[in-house]
Amino acid sequence: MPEGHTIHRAARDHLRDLGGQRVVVTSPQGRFDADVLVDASGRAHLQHVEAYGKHLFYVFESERIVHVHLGLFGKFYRRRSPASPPRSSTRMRLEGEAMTIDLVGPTACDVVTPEQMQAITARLGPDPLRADAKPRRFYAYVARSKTPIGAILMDQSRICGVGNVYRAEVLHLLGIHPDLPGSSTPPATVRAMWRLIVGLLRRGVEEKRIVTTRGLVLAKPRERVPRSDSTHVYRRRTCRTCQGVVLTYILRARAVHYCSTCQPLGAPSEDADSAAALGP
DNA sequence: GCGGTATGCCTAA
DNA sequence: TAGGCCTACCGCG
Repeated sequence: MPEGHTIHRAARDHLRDLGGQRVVVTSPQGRFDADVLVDASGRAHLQHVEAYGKHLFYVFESERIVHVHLGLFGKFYRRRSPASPPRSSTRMRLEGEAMTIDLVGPTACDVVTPEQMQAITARLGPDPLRADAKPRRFYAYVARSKTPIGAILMDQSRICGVGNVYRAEVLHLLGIHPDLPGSSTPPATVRAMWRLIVGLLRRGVEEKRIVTTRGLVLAKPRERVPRSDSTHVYRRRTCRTCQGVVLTYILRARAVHYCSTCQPLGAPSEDADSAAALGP
């Protein structure tokens, strides 16, 4: 489920698994040129792994960086080393001492320079999962934009890491219609929205999946929230909150799901206390 | 085996 | 705005 939480979790896991090691880098599928990276033994020294929104960066020595974007279909598979042979669609395999990471189906998997990495992150809005995020950039844009808030949340240059599932769920939890213009969204609500996104994404990182229900209390270890119960409106026929009909329409080429009862069109009240209370 | 579908995003018009 | 691209899975015949 590649929204921002997936990428940050991968960064954490892969750094732990492979950081500081001389990793064997290959492309079983052949569509990634690992030769640029590795020495004569087929290895490269992995120094750091960093996530920024939905982008992942593997920083190797000599300033060589592998940039990965999962797109819609990309997936990581984590296995103990020595791992069984990779499936033929494996774009990149990173083989460490104890763990092996396989990457399948990404939109992007390329070697970039530090300058190119900088150019990629410069295009992105603040990332709610990063300590260095500056939400004021997001607040300021929303306040002056007539763009529907439902479209702003999907615009990676305004806030990065939020995808279609979190978009639908965040708007639902705040009782906001996706078509509400940014500038009509009360500033206190926008700040509550940021806090809510931070909480939901962090929870997603911990649970390795998107769960926006159960009062946002972290599920106990091994406790699985059933898939049908993990969201309020996203890809549901009825609203989990009020049992009303969930409506779907296409906004900027992506399907939005919302509850017409819980999320009426019109600015919510200035009082953001109720919204803020939703924050974890 | 085929078609539809999905958590994304880029490009051409 | 439409189309293309990346892959796995599921339901259907």
